[in-house]
Order: sequence, then C-alpha cells, then structure tokens
Amino acid sequence: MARIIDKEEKKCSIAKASIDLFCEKGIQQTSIEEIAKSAGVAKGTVYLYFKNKEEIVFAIWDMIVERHIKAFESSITPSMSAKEKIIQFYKFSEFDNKDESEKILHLYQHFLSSMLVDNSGLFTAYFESFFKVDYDFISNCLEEGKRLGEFEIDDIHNLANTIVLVLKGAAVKAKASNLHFNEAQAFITEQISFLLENFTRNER
Amino acid sequence: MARIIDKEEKKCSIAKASIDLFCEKGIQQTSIEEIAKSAGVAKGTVYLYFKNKEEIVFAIWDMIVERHIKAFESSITPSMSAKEKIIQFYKFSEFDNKDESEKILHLYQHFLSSMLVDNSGLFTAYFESFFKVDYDFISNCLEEGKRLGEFEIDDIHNLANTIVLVLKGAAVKAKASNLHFNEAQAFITEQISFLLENFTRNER
Amino acid sequence: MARIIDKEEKKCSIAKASIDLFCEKGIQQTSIEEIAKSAGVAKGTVYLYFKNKEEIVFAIWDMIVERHIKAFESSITPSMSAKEKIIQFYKFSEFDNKDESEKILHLYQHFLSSMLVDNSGLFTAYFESFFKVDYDFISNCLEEGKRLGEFEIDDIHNLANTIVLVLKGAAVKAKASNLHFNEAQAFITEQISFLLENFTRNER
Amino acid sequence: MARIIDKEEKKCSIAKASIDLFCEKGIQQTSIEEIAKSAGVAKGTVYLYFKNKEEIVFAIWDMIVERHIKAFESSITPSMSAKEKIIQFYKFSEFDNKDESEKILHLYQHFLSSMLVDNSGLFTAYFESFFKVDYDFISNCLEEGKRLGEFEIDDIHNLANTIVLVLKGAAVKAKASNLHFNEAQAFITEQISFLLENFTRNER
DNA sequence: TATGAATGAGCATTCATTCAT
DNA sequence: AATGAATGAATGCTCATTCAT
Repeated sequence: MARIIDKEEKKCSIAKASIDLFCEKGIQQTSIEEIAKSAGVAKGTVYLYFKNKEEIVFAIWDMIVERHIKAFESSITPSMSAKEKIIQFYKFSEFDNKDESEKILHLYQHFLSSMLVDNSGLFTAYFESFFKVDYDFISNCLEEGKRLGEFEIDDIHNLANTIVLVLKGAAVKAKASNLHFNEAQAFITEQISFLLENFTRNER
Repeated sequence: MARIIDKEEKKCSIAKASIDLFCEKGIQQTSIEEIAKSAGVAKGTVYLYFKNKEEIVFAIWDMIVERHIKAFESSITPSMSAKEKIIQFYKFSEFDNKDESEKILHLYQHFLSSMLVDNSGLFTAYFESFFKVDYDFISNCLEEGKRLGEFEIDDIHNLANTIVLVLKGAAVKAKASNLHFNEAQAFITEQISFLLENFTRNER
Repeated sequence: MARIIDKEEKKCSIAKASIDLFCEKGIQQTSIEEIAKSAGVAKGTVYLYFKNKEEIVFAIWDMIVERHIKAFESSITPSMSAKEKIIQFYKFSEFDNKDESEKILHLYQHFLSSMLVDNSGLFTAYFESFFKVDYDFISNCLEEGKRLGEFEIDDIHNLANTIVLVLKGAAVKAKASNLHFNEAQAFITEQISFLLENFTRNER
Repeated sequence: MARIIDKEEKKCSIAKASIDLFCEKGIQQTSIEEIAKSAGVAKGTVYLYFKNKEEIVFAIWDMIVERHIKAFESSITPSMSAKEKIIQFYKFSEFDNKDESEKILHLYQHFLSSMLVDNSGLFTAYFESFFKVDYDFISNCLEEGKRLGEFEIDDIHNLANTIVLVLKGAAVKAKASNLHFNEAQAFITEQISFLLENFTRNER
C-alpha cells in the first residue's frame, strides 16, 4: 500500500519537474532527457512511470485542472449569481503571480497545438472530455440561473456552446495577438459579460 | 536565353502538391523531400521558389483565401441580408466536393497548430492579419445591417469579436470532437444564427 | 583579336569581383552564385571563363602577384643593399590602405588552407611554383649581396630556404595569434633582419 | 546498475578510428557517419563522447602530443647538448613505421588547414597554445645551452621564434613539394642545424 | 555568347526509446 | 526499482555544375 503511494508521488514529482520546461520551451521541444535531469532521475526511470511524453502532459494537465477546480470551489459563495460564478471560473484565481499564469497560458496553447495535429487520438480524447467539463459547468450554471430567475433564456445549449467556443477561440487569439495572460483574461470576461447580458433579466 | 517557364505557375504547382501532404501528415511532419517528390521536382528546386517551408504554407493559404473570397463574392446578391451574407461567407461554397472541404479543414487545423507553437513570429503575424480580415468583414456586415435597419445593436465591436472567436473555437472543437467538415459548418451556421438572432429586429 | 582582349577583360572582371568575397567569407564559403551576382553576370557565364572555383583563385592570385612584382620593382633603387631589397619585397608596398592589406592576408591564409588539403594537385602545383619564385628571388639577392661584399656567407641555399620557410610560417602564426597585417609584416621584417645580421659584413 | 564501460577507453577508440579518415580525406571532408561506422558504433554514440567534430580533432591531437612528449623524454639523456635535444624533439622517434609517420604529417597539415580558415576560434585557440609549447621548449633549450656555454647568443627570443616558424613553414613546404615524412624531417634537421651553427661556440 | 532553371548529393545533430546490468 | 549507454532514424538547406534555350 505504502509502495503505491510512493509510486504516485514519484510520478507526480516527475510531472511537476516537466511543467516549467514545457511552458518555457514547448512540449515538442522538451526532451525526455531534460525532464529526467530536472526531476533528478535517470532517463530510463521516466519510462517506468510514463509510457511516453504525452502521458506526462496529461498528468500535468490533470494536476492543473484539479487545482483549478479546488481554487474555484473555495472562491465562490452561495450568494453569487450564476454570471458571477461563470466569470469567477475563468478568473483562474489559483495563480498568485503573473509569471505562473503566463506559463500556464503557454502550456495550454501548446496543449491545444498538440491536440490539433494529434493522430493517435490520445490528445483528442483527452481534450474532448476537457471540453465537456467546461460545457457541463456552464450549462449547469445557466440552468441554475434560469431556475432562480436570473436569466431569461430558451436555448441554454446553444449559449453554453457559444461560451465554450469563445474560450477556445480566446486562447488562439491570445497567441495570434501576443496577449499577456491578464489581457486574455480581461478579454474573456468582457466577452462572457457581453454574451450573458442579452439574457439577463432587467429586474429593477 | 533562359528556359521559358511560368515561374508563378510552377510555384503554384509546388504549393498545390504540398497541400495533400500537409493535410495528411501535418506541416511539421512533412519533409521538403516529400514535397519535392510529390511535385515532381528536385529538392533544390523547391528552394528556388520558396525560401523555406513556412513560405509554402503561406502561399497555400493565400491561394485558399483568394479562392474563398472570389467564390463568396460571386455567390452573394444585392438582396441578401447582412446575416445571410455572413452565413454565406462561412458556407465555403468554393468546395464542390466533400473530400476537398475535409482536407482544407485539416489544413486549417494544422495551420492553427503551427501558429500556436510558433516562435519565429512568422505564423503569428500571418495569422493575426488573417484574423483581422475576418473581423473587418463581420463588423462591416454588421455595420451595414445596422444602417439598413436589419440589426438593433450598440456594441458591434464585441459582437464581431464574439463571432470571430466562435469561428476559431469551432475549428478547435471540430478536431476535438472529430467533426466532419459539413458538421463543423452546420455548427458554425447554427452558432452565428443564434448569436445574431438577439440583435435582429422583429419586423413583422 | 579584339574578341580575345574582351574575353581576357571579362575573365579579369569576374576574378576581381571574387576577391572581396573570398577575403571576407573564405574561398570555400563563397558560392559561384555570389561571384556571378557580384560580377553582374549569370551563374552559367562564370563557367564559360573558368572551369571551376579553383581557377578563379589562381587567376586572382596571378593578378596579386603581378601587381606585387610591379610595385616592388618600382620601389627599389640601384643603391639599395640586398638586405634592403629583401625587406622591401616583403613590405607589400602595393597596398595603400589597411583594409586591403588585411584582406590579402586573409586571402593568402585561405589559399594556404586550400593547398594543405588539396587532393587534385592543382593548388599544390600552383603553390610550389609560387614557393620557387620566392626562393629564387631571395637566393639571387643573397648571391648579389655576397658578390658585392655585403654578405659573408657560404650556404646561400640553406639561408634562402630558411627565409622562405619563415615567411610561410609567419602567415600561419598570423592566423594563430590573430595578428593584423601590419603586425605580421613587422614580425617578418624583424625575423629577416635577425637572420641576415649574422651574415652581414661589419665594414666600418 | 548501468552498463559497465570504460568511458575514457571508448572515447579514445572513437578518436583513433577517426585518425585514418581525417588523414585520407581531410577533417572537413570526413562525416560523423563515417567516423561512427569506422569506430563500430552508431552515429548518436559519437555525440555521447564528443560535443562536436572539433572535439574529436582536439582529442586526437592531445593524444599525439602526449605520446610525442613521452617518447621524447625517454629518448634524451643528460649528456645530450641543447642542440641535440632540439633536433631529437623533431625526430618524432615515437613513430616506428613509415606509414604512421606519413599519416601524422598529413593530419598535421589538415589540422593546420582547418585552423587557417577557422571562424569559431576553437582551432585558432588550440593551435596557439600548441605554438606556445613549441616556443617554450625551444627557448628553454636555448637558455640552458647558453647557460652551459654551448651557445653564444643574445637574442634567444628571436632565434626561438625563427625555429618555430621554420617548423610551421616546413609543414607547408612538405605539402607544396609533396615531401614524404622522412624528407620533411631531414629538411627540418638541416634547417635547425644551420640556424644553430652560427650561435654555437667554436670550442676547439 | 549568355542565361538561369534544374539538379540531387551531402551532413551535423537531436532524441525517443530500449535494454543490459 | 533504477540506471544510463547505445541506438539510428529523420531533416532542412546549400551549392557546384549542367544544359536547354
């Protein structure tokens, strides 16, 4: 039992050692040798814990998502409106410094890039599930907002889709327009606000 | 007297020969040697017409965009509404067969992927200008639609941005969800319709 | 007849266009294309006048040597001693500016380098004849100096050889120690003076 | 536990495998692939032991120099005069067969050639230190000879320089005149004898 | 004579992965 | 479990030379 925990810990430590490298140099450009060196293990050891480079990426992303969810959950209060919750979700409050958030944005772009040329289906499958998490979260929020009278909206499905697409598009735009994380984040907030405005009940 | 050839034609023929390869294997994964073989020329000849691999990609994309614009322009009529024009723009009527449209979707995804990990700035710069063309087209349409009373809208800027982002996001989703071109296209049409609906004057 | 002169002139103009390129980038690193461009002719035209790159180098070197001989001959006077003549020979008075002399030193080093790895025998043969010119000049000077009582020397052959070797060695040293032309030139003068001193009659 | 190998030995074996190739084809003209094949390892393995091609050349030369020094030291006796020592130094007694000495002469010429067109400064730096070793050895010998009354000489510096230059010049002449190793060696001996003669005390 | 389009061999270096120890 | 030595495939680009016009 203890063994298993050790194994999981080591796996995690290798994954963590890769994050900075992936962010700075890109996934493609980071070699297993560098990862091993950075994690303080031998090259062969990396392969004891991960079948290949992709698996490391997924492990990292799992860690990032988990952290994001936790940070989000501890940042919301019952009194927040659905709109506020959605916007809070994309505030990425888990990043406490500019450098780190910048890095994760780059990592996300690299991740996206790998997915777009993925032939193995690994990235694609991973990404779709990830897509779905976003969609589910947003449509649940909208549903709740509708139930509680915040929104007046028929087509929750389409609106949730639009928001999800806007988010993906924003990551692309951030790269194309060389936006910093906080600029990209502000852009997303603006877009979501704009989108939700039309469906928000004017109750004054 | 030099050999008589049409340089532009030859350049075009090499570019065309690359398309299939890029679509099937990706830009990064396609070697110049393969391109040369596919175009029926020697490796060195490719470099007589293109300074490097990136230039081939841009030349291809220029060709595709030019064709798209022409097809669009000849497919619209003065009586079409702004909304109809926008939707028509993303119908990609220039593709007369399924295989070809599928190919171009893949190419676009590869292009996007290259841009997302671009360090040289070449892809990024190219893509941003491309981004702007879309934005300008949409905001012009919206402007015209507003002027002619089709739309009731204050914030054209934000709406145009949303539509552009949705389009980029749709290319990402198409890959993640393994959509065929026509599915992706239908998805885009649905999204745009949904978005414009809220701003369309109910004139009955 | 006129044709032949034209041909010789054109050949010369191509050779001249190469000098700067060879000096700046090295013989190996200069492409025929660059030479052609610099000479204002087409690539193929270069091959009408020179069988290959080596021939251009030889043509250049012939020009340089010819110029050197002329400059030397017009710089000596009947009253000069043999020692003065030898030193004058290696003053390279034909170079009126620092840049040019620096360039020729580099060219000489490149020439030497090509000779040292020459398999064809072209460079070697050329260089040996060049070696002989130096040897003959020096031994003639020494002979004359001996005849006129300037030198007291039995073994002219060995001394001439030593001087020639010192000159070749100086070109090597100039590269290894990163000497500028005037430093190398001063070094040569010092060495020759030192060598001849022992054989100079003390006639006061 | 890792495979047990003697890294130094393997490095040496790869270096040794390169010697013949460098001698026959030149340094520039020998590819890493050929070196690997000749050493019986894979191309990538070469890079486990050497950062680049230059390092192989330097490793080879270090081996040759070390061997030369050892052979020299075990070939001198306390009773030898300074002149005899210098001449012994350039006898290259470590070569027990003609082929090998011939090979090293070629290698030296190739090395010289690479240095003469070196842009990186690697060869130049290496060569200059090598130059200095020669100079120091000779000037020490002359110093000692002077102290012990063998030589009557004021300007040790210039004489040592001359001898060093003559040696470099001899390598150049050997190529230009297509001399075999033993001819070149005899030439050097003759030149050194001639040079030292003038400074040797006539103690009759 | 002159052109310049076409050729295609040639090459250093990186790196994911394997496997003997 | 861990190591790290070994592998060898893979690739963009240059350039001397040829030759059809």
